[in-house]
Amino acid sequence: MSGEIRAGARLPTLEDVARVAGVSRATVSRVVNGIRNVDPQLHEVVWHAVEVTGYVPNRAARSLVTRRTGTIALVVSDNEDHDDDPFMSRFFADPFFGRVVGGLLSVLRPLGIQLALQLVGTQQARVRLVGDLRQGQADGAVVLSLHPEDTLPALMTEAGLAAVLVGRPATPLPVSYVDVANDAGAALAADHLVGRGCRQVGMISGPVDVPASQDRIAGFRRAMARHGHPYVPAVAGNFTHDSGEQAMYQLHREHPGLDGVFVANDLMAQGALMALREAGCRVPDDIAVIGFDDSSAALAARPPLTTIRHPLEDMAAESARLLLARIDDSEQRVTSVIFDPVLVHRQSA
Amino acid sequence: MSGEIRAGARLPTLEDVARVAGVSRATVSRVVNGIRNVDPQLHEVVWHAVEVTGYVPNRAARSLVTRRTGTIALVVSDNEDHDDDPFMSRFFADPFFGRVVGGLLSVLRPLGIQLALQLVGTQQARVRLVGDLRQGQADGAVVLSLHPEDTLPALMTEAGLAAVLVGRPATPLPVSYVDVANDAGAALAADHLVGRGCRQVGMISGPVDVPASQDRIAGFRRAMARHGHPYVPAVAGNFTHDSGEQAMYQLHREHPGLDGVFVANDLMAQGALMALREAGCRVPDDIAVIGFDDSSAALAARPPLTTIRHPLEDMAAESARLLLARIDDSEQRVTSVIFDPVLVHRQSA
DNA sequence: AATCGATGGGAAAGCGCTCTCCGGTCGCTG
DNA sequence: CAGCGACCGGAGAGCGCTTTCCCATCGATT
Repeated sequence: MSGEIRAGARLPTLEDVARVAGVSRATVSRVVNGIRNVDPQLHEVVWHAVEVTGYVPNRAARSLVTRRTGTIALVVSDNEDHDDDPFMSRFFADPFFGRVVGGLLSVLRPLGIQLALQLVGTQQARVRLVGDLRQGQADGAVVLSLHPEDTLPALMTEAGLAAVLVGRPATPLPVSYVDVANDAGAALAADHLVGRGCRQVGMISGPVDVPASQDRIAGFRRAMARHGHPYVPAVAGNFTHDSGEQAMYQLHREHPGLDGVFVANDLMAQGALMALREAGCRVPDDIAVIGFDDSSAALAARPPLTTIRHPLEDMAAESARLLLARIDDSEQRVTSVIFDPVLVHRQSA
Repeated sequence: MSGEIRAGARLPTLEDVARVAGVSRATVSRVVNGIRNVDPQLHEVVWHAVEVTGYVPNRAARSLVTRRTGTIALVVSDNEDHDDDPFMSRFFADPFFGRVVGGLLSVLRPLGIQLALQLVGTQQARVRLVGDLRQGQADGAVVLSLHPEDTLPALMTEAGLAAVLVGRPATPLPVSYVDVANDAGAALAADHLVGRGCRQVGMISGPVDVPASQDRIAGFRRAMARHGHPYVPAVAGNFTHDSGEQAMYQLHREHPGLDGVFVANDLMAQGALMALREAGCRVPDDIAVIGFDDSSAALAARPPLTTIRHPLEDMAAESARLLLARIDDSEQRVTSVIFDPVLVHRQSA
């Protein structure tokens, strides 16, 4: 760590290291990249020269020749609406985003791989992104598609880009993705509710056009039917706190006898809890509530939410691994990894 | 948009465009970069050739010669603890992170500037980061320092790197930063509480070693003193929901007569609200509660929190602008932009 | 002892781009 | 009409790195 250089001075290059070590650029390059058999003694001399000079490889020069950037992109593909005003997108204020970043970084950082953030809203931006990516802006992309009709995943596969989606695409596509078994998770919730003796169970679902939401609905219905409850009253929300509150009011009004409800995410469940308290219902005594995600909202809720854990960090980490494998070997076949959800028992159900 | 190229084919370079347009590389480069006066007619021919070939500039090659990457780094400097396990850092699950990203992107994206994420935990990682940055991994960095004794800001200024901090550094440093006027915000809270008639006011503060927290404490105390309340009972939390709940229990136990409380962030305030409900206190009738941040927690709370709005997105956007200015002109003098907080009146106070 | 194979390391050719230099054309002035 | 300057566009030199190609060296084999 003796490589202290004055700010502003020209930075050391391979050439400089080579001169100090008394070898050629090629040799230094080999040593730095740990390639081939280099005489152990030279090896040491070179490393020493690297330290003395404070050499750090120039990424641009390297990627110019290797055609690799050592960067992967995290692409958030949102709707056009907020295109000029990304932070209007509530998405960034949602812990979801940070959890994905954290999971990705846990794999990427130890490997020295950069994570570059991309946000696309318009079709034009999507096309441009694909161009940039093809030109080597990044070696691959992890895509967070927030909209069921998003064209980005298709664009990317057509362009032959290395990509992995977080969350199953709305339309089948030859692309790897990671997801949680939403249906199985919902079934877990159904089993639990029935298991604790609920006789009249309702559901607050997410938007009916997003795949994850559809799976939760289907999974829950199927499981309830299996338990002898072919009919499950349901109201759809949009995954926000408020929509959960409203949906609960409606559900309670229309079905006052409900003694159990499955809410498709924790945020809505938290809202539902508030509606229930307002309505004078005790949770879980009068009505049991079960959420989905095991987000921080689950802990903040009163009573703390029994919920289905969504292993987002693990999923993101796995998506990074899949992507890396695909980048290393473009023949890598399309694979999807589906994570098992588990029920986290707290006090609301 | 006629530039459809088969995946896998060699990508078009300046050379290709030049050939198609019948000009030299240099001219194409000028046109693409919008430099100098190029004959308008040629200009058009070149652009046409660009479209025909589907040319996209190669970032690596460009930055190799310009010594600019068109990337800025968002560095999250956390404590050593979670170094191998970034997502253990609760930070990513906090909307704070996403809000900063959103604000940054609102400035960077229209300019076509990349945002690269960096997370450093150990001293070693910090030193390496500085090396990478000097070597041109990014043109500058926006630094989120999560720990009061963080050495990163100092390391960066010593290395002469372009950096802007989000949040005032714990020790004075010749570096630009953006922040919110924490003391003024706390004073706003004090004024409001006193204004609505509270006679006995307490405070739940953040950790006493972080600057933002200190400012809120000092600002609140000063304002209360001005209003004739030299003594303000206080309990410190750590900005989490739970710590707010615990602190409220303690405060209420030790000072049952309290009719107003300022809580240093919304998350803790939400916790405090729950403690209060548990204790049978009505908010705001028995005791008024005011938070800080105006985060989503403020809206999710019941009653909705009166709080001090922390313009995080605007601050992040400004930090990007400051950084960009500094990158364009390294003589740019150190400037700090302090944002005025405003009180958002809801129902808790 | 001569030949062969293996192996380590140097020379040099680019990767795709920018930008300085310089030559060639104009239009304009005296 | 000669001469000067302004301006446009081409040639080409790198930016710092990897990697192929090749030569030299050395130990082993016949």
